[in-house]
Amino acid sequence: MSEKRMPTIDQMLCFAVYSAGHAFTRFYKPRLDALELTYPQYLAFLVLWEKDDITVKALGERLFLDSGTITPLIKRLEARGLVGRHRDEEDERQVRIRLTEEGRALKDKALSIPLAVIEGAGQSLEATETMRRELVALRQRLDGAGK
Amino acid sequence: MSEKRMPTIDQMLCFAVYSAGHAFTRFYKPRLDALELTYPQYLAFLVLWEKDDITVKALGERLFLDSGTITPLIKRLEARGLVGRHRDEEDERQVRIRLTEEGRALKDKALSIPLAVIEGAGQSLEATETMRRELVALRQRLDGAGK
DNA sequence: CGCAATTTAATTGCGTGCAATAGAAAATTA
DNA sequence: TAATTTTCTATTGCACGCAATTAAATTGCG
Repeated sequence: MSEKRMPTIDQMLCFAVYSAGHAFTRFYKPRLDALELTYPQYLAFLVLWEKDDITVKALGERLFLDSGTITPLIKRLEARGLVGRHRDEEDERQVRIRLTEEGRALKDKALSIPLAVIEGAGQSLEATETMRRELVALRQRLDGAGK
Repeated sequence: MSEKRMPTIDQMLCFAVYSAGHAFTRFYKPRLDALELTYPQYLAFLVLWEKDDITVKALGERLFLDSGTITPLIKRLEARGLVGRHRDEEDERQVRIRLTEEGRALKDKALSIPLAVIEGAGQSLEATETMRRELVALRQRLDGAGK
C-alpha cells in the first residue's frame, strides 16, 4: 500500500536547468553554424581566446570536462587547422593547445554572438548576473555534497 | 587594431547553466546507478510514473527531445523489460509506451532520490522554486527568440 | 473518391560527456 | 638510486542529443 509520490519533472529544478541548457544550445546553433563550431567547441575557443597555450588539463578544469571529452574535441579543431597540439618540453606528460592564426582570427567572426545571446535571454543584465551567480553557487554545492 | 573583447566563460549565464546541468548529472549518478538508470532515463520514468501509456511524441514534448533521442532510449528500457512499446490501434503512426510491472515497481526504489537532491542543492525550497521558475521563463524566451 | 501534404517514428551519422583503462613521464619515498 | 606512486593524456565503449532522411499512416483538399 505504498502509493508514494514522486515530483513532476515540471516541479524539478534539475529539469529546468537541463532543459534551459538545451534551449541555449538551440539558440546558439544558427550563430555557431556560421563559424562551423559546436557549442562546446565555442566554449573551448572562449577559453583559448582569453589565454592561449594552455594544457589539456587546464582547459578541462575550466570547462569541467575530462580528457575523454577534451582530447577528441581539440583533435577535431586541430584537423581543421584552428589549433595546434604540442607536448610540453619541460613536462612531457602535458599537451599544450595553441591557437593558429586562423583560430585567433575566428574571434572576429564571433564578436557579435554574445550580444545576440543577451538579447535572446531577454532579461536585464542584473537579473542575468544574479541568476548566473546563483547557478555557480548551486554547482559548487552539488559538487561539494556529491561525496 | 580591432582588439575586441569576448566575455569570459565565468561571466556567461549559458555556461553557468551548462556546467550546473553537468553537476546535477554527477550528483544523480551514484543514486541512479543503484537503479541502473541514466539521468535521461530517470526523467523518462518520472513522466511515465506520472502518466502511463503515452506516445513517443508526447514523451518527447514533455522532455523537449525528439524521436532520435527518445526511440533508442526507450528501446534500451524495453530490452530490459521495464517498458513495452505498442503501435496505437487507432492511429498506427503512433507508438505508445507502457510501463511493465517491473518498470512500475522501480518507482519504489527511486522514492528516496528527490529528497537527496533537494539536500544536495543546499538551499531553501523557496529559493529553489524561484530559480526554477526563472529558468523556465528563460527557456521560453530563448525558444521564442530562437527564430 | 484520389492525391498531395502532413504527421509520426525510426534510422543514420556526428559530436559530445563520462567511466574505465592504459601508458608514459614525473614526483615521491624507501 | 631504485621502486612505488602520482599525474597527465589518450583510448575504448556506451548513452545521449540532434540534424537529416526515410517510410508508413493519416489528413486535407480538389
